[in-house]
Amino acid sequence: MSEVRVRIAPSPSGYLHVGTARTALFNWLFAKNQNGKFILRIEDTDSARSSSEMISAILESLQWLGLQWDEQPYHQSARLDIYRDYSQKLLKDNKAYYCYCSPELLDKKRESAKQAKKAPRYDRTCLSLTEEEREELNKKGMPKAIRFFVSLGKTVYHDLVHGDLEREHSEIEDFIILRSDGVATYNFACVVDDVEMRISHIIRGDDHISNTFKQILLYQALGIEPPQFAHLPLILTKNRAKLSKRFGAVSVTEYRDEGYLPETMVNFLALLGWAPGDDREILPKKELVRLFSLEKVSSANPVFDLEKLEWMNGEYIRKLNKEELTERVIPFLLKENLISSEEEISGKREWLTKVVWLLRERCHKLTDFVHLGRFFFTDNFEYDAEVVKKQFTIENIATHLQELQKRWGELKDFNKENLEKLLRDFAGELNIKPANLIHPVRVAVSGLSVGPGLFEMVEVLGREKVLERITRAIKYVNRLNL
RNA sequence: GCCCCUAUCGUCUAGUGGUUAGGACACCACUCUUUCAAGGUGGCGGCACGGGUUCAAAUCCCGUUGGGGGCACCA
Repeated sequence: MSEVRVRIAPSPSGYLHVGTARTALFNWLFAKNQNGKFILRIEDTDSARSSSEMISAILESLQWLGLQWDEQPYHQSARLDIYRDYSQKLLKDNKAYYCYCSPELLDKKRESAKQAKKAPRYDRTCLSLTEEEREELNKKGMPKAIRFFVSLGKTVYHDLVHGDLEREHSEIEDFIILRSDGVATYNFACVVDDVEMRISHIIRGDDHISNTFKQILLYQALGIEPPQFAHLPLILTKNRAKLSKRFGAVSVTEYRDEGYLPETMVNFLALLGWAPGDDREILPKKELVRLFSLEKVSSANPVFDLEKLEWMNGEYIRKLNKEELTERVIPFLLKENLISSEEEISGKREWLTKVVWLLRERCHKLTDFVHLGRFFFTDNFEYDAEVVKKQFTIENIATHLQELQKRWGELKDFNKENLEKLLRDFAGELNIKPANLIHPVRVAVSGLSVGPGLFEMVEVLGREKVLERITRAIKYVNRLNL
């Protein structure tokens, strides 16, 4: 059996879309599973809509996901001559012909066909041009495109996801393969490249099913056996609409910036339209590679479920060890200016690790560490209004805080065991529930009603900060009572 | 308008003629507990509809409906 070669062919008109990312992943998984090659091809023939910034952003996203491509990336913009050569061959073999119709005229015809509720197909005006007529038009310098001649018949192919698919050629118009500016159109460049790059399996979105028939006709016209095709159903939003900006994040970079881990994205995307067959869902990349097969790809459109993605990210966050997790949280703290520079971190590394570890069970995204853990890094936080109402209005709370502050201040070892024992003893003396001290102190030191266990939190925060913050809270309570 | 794809809990899915239709997310309850999480236990909830084929249909066939995609000198 010949070598498995697949490709991902993004067009650099935007960031890497999650849909494209999933297609890339399925290609990559298939390649790895089959011991094949994963090729990257940039489809930038539309120079107006392509940019080099987007190209590097896309490469970066693919690498972030760990979808490393084999061989050098190919750029279609550098291969325009190849497409022209191929188009000449089709012309010579009478499989294609020059078309002098202007885009404006074609638009008009399409429009009136639509009005007449008829299928908008090219009327083959230029197919019947005589040699002399063509000479005449050429002499006048009329721009000409090249159209592929679609013969009568029917094309059938076996899709690896959808099974046998067929299409009448009467449904396909003579499509343009080379624009009048000499640049190949998508369908043509795609086929030429897939031929040249010896692509064995084309795995792409469902939206290309109708292109597949055109492309198979091109393969046949070139006398080349077409590759295998597998079309993946498109990802939808929860309203079963196309994944668009309105839905929220659509590019991989946005998920990265929100604090999703690449391993989460890979696992989650893999499960969108594919399942291993058993009940496992948390699957490391290695397992995905081992288990992946196109036969198991579902043929119906999956919905992108953000809640499940969050859950899964939490699972992956909790899989990381102290050091790894801290490493990943640091960029987010830096971005929010909660820690200053790499140098300063290195001194605080041990403390930082403790903070991260305290928060980790409550975090689903790396950005959660910033929001839930803010008070560890700065005094600049407000008390949650609702909680103030409840906790700072407890009877004699200012007095209690004062006494607790005094006792905690005199503690020899400021550790969680001592802190807890002291607080509970004090509550006993006062004959109140420990919770009636614990919660107000929580608000005092963090401003929040939620968070890690109070005593470990206070220990990590340190004596100085804690006493300071209790003072601040007492003042606040006294002001409340005025 | 024409062509194509598609249909199991709200969502992701397992299931390939005979299952009490399984799992996960979400949701609810209970539990643990200083809060919130995390964890544990339990629960709610599904074969779109109508015809066939068959002893037997979620599973095969046809239609309807719903959803998605495509019909460019975009990719």
